[in-house]
Amino acid sequence: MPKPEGISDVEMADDVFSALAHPARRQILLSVHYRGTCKAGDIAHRFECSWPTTSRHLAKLVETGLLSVSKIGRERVYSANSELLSDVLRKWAGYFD
Amino acid sequence: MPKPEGISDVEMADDVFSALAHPARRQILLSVHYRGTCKAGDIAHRFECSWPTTSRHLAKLVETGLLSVSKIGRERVYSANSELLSDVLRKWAGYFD
DNA sequence: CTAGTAATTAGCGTACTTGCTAATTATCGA
DNA sequence: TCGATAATTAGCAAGTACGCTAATTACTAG
Repeated sequence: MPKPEGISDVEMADDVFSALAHPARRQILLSVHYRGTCKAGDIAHRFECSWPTTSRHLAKLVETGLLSVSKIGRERVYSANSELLSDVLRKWAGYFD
Repeated sequence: MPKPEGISDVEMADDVFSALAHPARRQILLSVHYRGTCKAGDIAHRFECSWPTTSRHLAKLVETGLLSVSKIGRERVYSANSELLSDVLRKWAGYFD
């Protein structure tokens, strides 16, 4: 269920566009979306930057609501809330029609 | 003519999403788009932050290609390249369908 | 030419972001 | 229980972003 309650559109835009501002986070989002779900390690190994750095990017994406995470054993499985993201992007695209 | 030659999609995304990351710049873009064109002074007076700060935001938006500017006398008239922006946003929205 | 207006550029301080390595937490397997 | 593995958190250094005021550029008008 994307779009948490009590978050205004303005705050949502701020969070989402801040999250998208970093190329690594855009790539992570694409990667998770296309793979369906993804373990933190899979993501970390696929990227050039260190695992802790990736971990922080993941945390930010979860905070923003663009990723969800569930803990399975000692692994964290991430999945993309793609609908939220595409809704926000299309809504903003619509402002400029 | 939005989308300058020789700029890859990746660079374009970087520029556009960086530009959109700041709330003042999103507001400026909306404001100019809805008004059609806008003088720098009109924009500066409408916002809370100082004119030089707004000026710097405008410069960044021009650099990114999201705004165009033409000099008329001592005034600068800005207009929005809205199609470029909505194209990029919709393209990215499409990646997450 | 001079005073005034439109706007940008210069320069500076603060705050945030992002990268790293080292340390820590939590879990699995033998 | 002990060692290895998955992942995050802590802490720090470097770079970038953004706000301001002061100075500068460029043009208009008298």
